[in-house]
Amino acid sequence: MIGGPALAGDALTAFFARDAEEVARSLLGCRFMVGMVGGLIVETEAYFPDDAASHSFRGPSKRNAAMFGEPGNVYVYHIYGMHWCVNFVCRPGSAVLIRALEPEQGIAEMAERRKLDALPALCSGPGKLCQALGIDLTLNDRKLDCPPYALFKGAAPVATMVGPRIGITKNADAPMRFGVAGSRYLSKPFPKTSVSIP
DNA sequence: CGGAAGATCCTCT
DNA sequence: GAGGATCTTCCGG
Repeated sequence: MIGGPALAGDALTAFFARDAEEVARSLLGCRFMVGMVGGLIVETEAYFPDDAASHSFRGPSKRNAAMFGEPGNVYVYHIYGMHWCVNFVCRPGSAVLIRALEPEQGIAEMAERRKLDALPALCSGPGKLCQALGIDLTLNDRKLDCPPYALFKGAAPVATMVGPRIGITKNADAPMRFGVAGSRYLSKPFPKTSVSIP
């Protein structure tokens, strides 16, 4: 069913206690589960403490407190009055935004939550995947190796795309968005100028 | 205390 | 491709 070793305990900490860019690349191809629902991570973005686009840029606050938690914790936030987004915490003030999944497990439940049955659209965006997986503020600031969360190592993609992050105005040119080349489950195509790393 | 911004999504044209 | 929905948080006055 669910192949690959689950990341837990010291291994989870070691995986996330690295530079957020490295973590964002490494997460591509990993399986992210919330309860019995989840899929393969195909798109991520890295954020840093000295990064004007990052929620942690102005230091800790009530909203972003989880982003200063331990490596391997989850940071959930609400955006535009109606959507949730989920991040994995790396070093303090650094995190990786999970932007898109390839749906695998619990597709029927995802479709019900999303009120939609088009597979490619179920998890092709940070707000969409949170809706599909049932993530909201009650699941903020928890550990990735504790239920309902689970993360499994997967095969690295054949090729990785790199480009500018989506939807930000500050530090908008930093190439800190990563995706599985050729995936049809991305939130948006990468610009033609994006670098592909074999 | 008010206001504006915001790591988005959906429905049109 | 443009615009509206919708609301919490934070900063400035």
